Amino acid sequence: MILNSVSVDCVIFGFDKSGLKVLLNQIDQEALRRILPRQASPEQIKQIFEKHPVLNSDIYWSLFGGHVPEEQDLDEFAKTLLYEATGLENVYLQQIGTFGSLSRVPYTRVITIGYYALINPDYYKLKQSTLTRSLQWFNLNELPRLCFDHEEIIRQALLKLRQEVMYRPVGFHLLPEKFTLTEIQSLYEVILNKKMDTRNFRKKLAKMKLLIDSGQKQQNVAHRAAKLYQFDIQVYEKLKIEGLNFRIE
Amino acid sequence: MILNSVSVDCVIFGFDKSGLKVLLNQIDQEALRRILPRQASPEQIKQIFEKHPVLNSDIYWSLFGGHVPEEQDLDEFAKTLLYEATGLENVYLQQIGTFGSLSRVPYTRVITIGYYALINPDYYKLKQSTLTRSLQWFNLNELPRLCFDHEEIIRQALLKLRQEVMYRPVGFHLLPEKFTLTEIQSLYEVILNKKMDTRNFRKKLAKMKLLIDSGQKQQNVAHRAAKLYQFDIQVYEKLKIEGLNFRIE
DNA sequence: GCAAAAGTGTTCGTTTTACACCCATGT
DNA sequence: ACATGGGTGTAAAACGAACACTTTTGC
Repeated sequence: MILNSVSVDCVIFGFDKSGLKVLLNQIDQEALRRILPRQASPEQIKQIFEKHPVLNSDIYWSLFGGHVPEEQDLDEFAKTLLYEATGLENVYLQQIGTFGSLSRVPYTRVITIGYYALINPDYYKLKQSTLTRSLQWFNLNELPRLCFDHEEIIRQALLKLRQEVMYRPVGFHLLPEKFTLTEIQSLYEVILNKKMDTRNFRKKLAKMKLLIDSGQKQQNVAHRAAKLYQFDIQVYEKLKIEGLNFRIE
Repeated sequence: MILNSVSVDCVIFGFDKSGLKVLLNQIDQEALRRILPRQASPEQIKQIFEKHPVLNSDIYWSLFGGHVPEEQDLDEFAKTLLYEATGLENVYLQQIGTFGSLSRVPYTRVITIGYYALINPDYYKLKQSTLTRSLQWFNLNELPRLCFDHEEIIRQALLKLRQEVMYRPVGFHLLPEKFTLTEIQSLYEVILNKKMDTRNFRKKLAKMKLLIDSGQKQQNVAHRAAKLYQFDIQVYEKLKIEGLNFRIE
């Protein structure tokens, strides 16, 4: 049994040099019909399609979501969804908030709980889910047409991520295991949408003592190779609880 | 029609010199029966009571909550609940998060969206709701027995309030229209559970330019009367968006 | 006059900001 | 040798923390 009036939607964030991205799911009309209320008659479905032009265009996209099973914890279900969409486990996952406006889904009443996930680019090679026709990363500035209020959910997810990243060391989940200082800086710049001073940024990082020098360097770059760092899990756990005692801004 | 599997619960915070409080609702077993699933048989209800000893004690308490009507926006419904419980409108109300563990309510599956409200003590004279047998303010350190996971919801509400109060000027909603600097300081001390230095605290406040001197003073106090301040709504709106550019800590 | 809380400045160490040049690597 | 990004220090200003005494009022 599923709870017809409750769904979960996951905003999956990724990061690379071209910026911050979200992973979206292209749905065709058939998939949409599966999302829409099972009690709807063909006539009602026809009306829904007519009233909502986005549903008639050939290509549109959605977050990864689904109705909550009656016999599964909410947070568990969010993890399950993420696993089905990406094949990944142990991903950083946070609740954004709950979206419950009457008109957010046409015709039927569905309250959705939004989550966001941060994906390490080492794992970009995602398994293709059986549930989804096609997966694609979109730059946050170039989102395609999205169904329902999914654009709003992404906007809220980004606001939440911004808050989070300033006070807790979570941004690191978007980086590969070993990364350069320039990569972190660029991550913060993209998320906070703000240029920062390299020397001052590095001083702040150094004070945190969160990073350890892996001893390795970049390979095959057409310039001086940067050192690769990892983060210190003990310090990470401490900072996750205490918060960063300074703001990165 | 209501959504059987979705409820809202409101944590109502108040503040006076004795500290931070929550408004709770005493429920008797009859009221509880109304909360429990309508589809439950008398035999099942008997089992629920046996398994959950708290339900058998004469006195226990709950947050203000209810199942979401199918035809009402979630946020609207939270406001309605608050109005029914307190008679107040235009109260500061924020979503805390959604609680969806399988076992949070015995026997039936209910996901609840938590909200917290900040009440100005000028309005403590609450109208008695028809729905509630009795209302009472409880100090946060002396909470009574609470049903379901309501204690956890209150704990989360407090954490959220702490976050909020450090970076946004929302704490003021807990104060009367005109208040003294000592009252604000004591508000921050109670919420953050931390003593602060009066001179340094006042310097920070002054820098914000959020307060305006009302020209009035306390009356009938057995010591030097303190100035009463109000807050400047224009500056408040600005700070609510930008955040406090410093942390009160 | 005394009890109780209001109100107020300075010093010192730390943090933040602004700013420019040399270094290592691949082509 | 040049293009590309990597890496580093200093000085001035702002901020945060610690700290104690005088003022006003009611009794």
